[in-house]
Amino acid sequence: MATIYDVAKAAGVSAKTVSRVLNQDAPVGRETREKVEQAIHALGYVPSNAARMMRSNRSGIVGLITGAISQTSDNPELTGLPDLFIVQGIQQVMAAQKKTLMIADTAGSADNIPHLLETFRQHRAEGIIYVADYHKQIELPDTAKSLPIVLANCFDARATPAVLPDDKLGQKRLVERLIKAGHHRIALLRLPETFVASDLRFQGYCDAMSEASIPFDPTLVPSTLQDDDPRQLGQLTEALKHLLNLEQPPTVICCGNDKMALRVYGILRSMGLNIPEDISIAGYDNYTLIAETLYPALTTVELPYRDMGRQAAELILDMIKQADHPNEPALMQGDVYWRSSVTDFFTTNVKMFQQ
Amino acid sequence: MATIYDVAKAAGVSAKTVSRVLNQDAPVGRETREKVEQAIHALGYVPSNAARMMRSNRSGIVGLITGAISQTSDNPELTGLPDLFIVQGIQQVMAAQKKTLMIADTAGSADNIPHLLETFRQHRAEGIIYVADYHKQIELPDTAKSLPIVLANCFDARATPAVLPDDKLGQKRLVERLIKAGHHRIALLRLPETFVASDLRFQGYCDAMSEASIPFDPTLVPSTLQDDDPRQLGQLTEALKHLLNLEQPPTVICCGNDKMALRVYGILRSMGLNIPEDISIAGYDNYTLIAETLYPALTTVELPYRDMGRQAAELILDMIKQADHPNEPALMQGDVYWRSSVTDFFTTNVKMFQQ
DNA sequence: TGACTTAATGACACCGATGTCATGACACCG
DNA sequence: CGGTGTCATGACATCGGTGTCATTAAGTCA
Repeated sequence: MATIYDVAKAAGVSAKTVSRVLNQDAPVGRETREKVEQAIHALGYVPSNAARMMRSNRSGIVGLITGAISQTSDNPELTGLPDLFIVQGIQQVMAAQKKTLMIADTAGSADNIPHLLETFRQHRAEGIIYVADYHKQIELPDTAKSLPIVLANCFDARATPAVLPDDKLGQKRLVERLIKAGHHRIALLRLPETFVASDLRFQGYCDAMSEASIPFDPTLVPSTLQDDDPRQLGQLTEALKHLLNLEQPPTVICCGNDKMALRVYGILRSMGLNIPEDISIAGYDNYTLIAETLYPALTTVELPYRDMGRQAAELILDMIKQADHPNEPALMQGDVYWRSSVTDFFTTNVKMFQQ
Repeated sequence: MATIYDVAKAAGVSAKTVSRVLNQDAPVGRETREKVEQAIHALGYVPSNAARMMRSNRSGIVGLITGAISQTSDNPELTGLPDLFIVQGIQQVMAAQKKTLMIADTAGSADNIPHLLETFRQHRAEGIIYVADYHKQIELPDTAKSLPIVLANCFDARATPAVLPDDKLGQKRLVERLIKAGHHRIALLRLPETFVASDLRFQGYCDAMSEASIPFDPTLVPSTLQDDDPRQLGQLTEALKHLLNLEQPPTVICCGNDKMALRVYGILRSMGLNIPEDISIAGYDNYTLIAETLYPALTTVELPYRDMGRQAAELILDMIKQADHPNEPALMQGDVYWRSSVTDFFTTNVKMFQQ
């Protein structure tokens, strides 16, 4: 590999002059510049990041810890990898800022984190972003405190700067939209209680209902499911039967996430029910592979992963520049995606007149 | 940040001795070693990778180029991100070999690749793996030739070492298994012809049929679909109607991938058909989020992404060690996952007797 | 017991960039 | 015409490790 000295010799100038051409930090004569540029091109010279870094003590590297890549069967409930959109958002910002992103993976075990942090320190990473696979509380090892760090899709007890999805607001907006479409009997199939999002979304549901002056009916919110996969199909079937047999059954069922909605589609159809003619279904996550491919397409709420990634990236860059950091987690809003799995009574009526 | 000299001073030894303790490349007295280790711990010293790399000229970095992270709507047909499992496989091998993986993303545009290569060169990456989002032919810029490079899930015209899924064998095995389960009228809904896998799988289908002495019936393989999303639903419906209205309709339909199978579930059910009682469905990819969540669960063929990643990683490490490289792409086999979306006539009969 | 190996350690140069400072050639200004 | 400022360039030290070589003390063998 050619060095700056090789280039200097080939161009008949000093190394420092080559450096100046590369960094454009001091005037260089036109003729000289051209000679140097030719030599660089001829030798295929690329400056060594290592040598640069040594001198400047600035690595331009931001570390990213994730379980996303290796997340497999850790929690079968949510194995969808959509959280990689967070990484995408981060990547976008980093590329724009000419930072290098070094991605390390926990390989499914949090025990690896100290080792990953060690590697980042060796590379003199300037900051670290930790990305969780779903909204949860975590606890980082003490070793993590020496570097600026931002949590994405998770939070800890020490108020480490974090970027989170606004699950409460998202569910609230969805329910508001459902109400606006003429629904009053709105069921909610909650995620298992072990998920932080479960309670937040329940609160959002309650808020929307109470603001619309619809009294809370606990029979519309069956007890939460276990996160045990094989049993859940049976539990789901039970819960659905319960809802359908109510004296006033719901006109729409909000599912804990899109995957659950996919299951619900299957079960309801095996019962001979049509969606949305017999009952409407809504999901959560806007996991497009499911939501857009399902037939009919699924109304759902977006988890604003890309925005969260961008926000986390900007946050860590700020923290690197100035040791300043916010105390409150940033809550990111997701839009409601209205698709054909939910009947809009008003629109439907209009159509009836038209036909 | 503490340096090796700080540690040396604190321990009252020379820097070189500290280096020896770190690398264990020469004997160090027990007492001295302990002093040094204490000093390292007390100062929180972490050696600088940059300085190390400079001296040794070996970065330990392997570059990974992917569109996986930012792959969004480039090709809506296949937006599933499951190719990230390839990255996972690579990561596993690299972590075991203490190599650092530097992931860069094309952000959806191949134009960025030269720039990414430049960055890798700056970091003195020892080799590069290019991961494609689905089995396809690509063409790398000439700049790429100076470094060992391995293609995963793609190939080029220059016989660059590559690791590919064995689509032909996979489809063949699936069809063989279907035949073994008593199916003779086997339909195939091909992927759009623009996909390499479309033709390979068709060949696998033909091979299995001919080896079982079942004559090829072109009416069972409707013309391939366009990859234009909105129209496809209509095309799929057409194709399905065509198949169902045949004099001898198929007993099972092989879909181009699991996503197509998900669509087919929806369409067939809206026609009032039950799976698998009225007709069996098989997919391809073993995209578990769909295959295992669908009701009934989907019989499909695995795309051996993790294995491909591991293979690609081992290949690049070999190439880094010795400039040796294979000429033929490595074809990775995927297993058939037999689930309840396909009737096994023999098993079913047994059950009938049992009941 | 002298020659020779091995353990344990340090001094010093070097990897490849860049910051600092010095130098020479002009141009401009009063 | 001498002083001052800008342009263009190079010499040299430096960042933080490690390879090479030298040195001393202790142990081994013939």
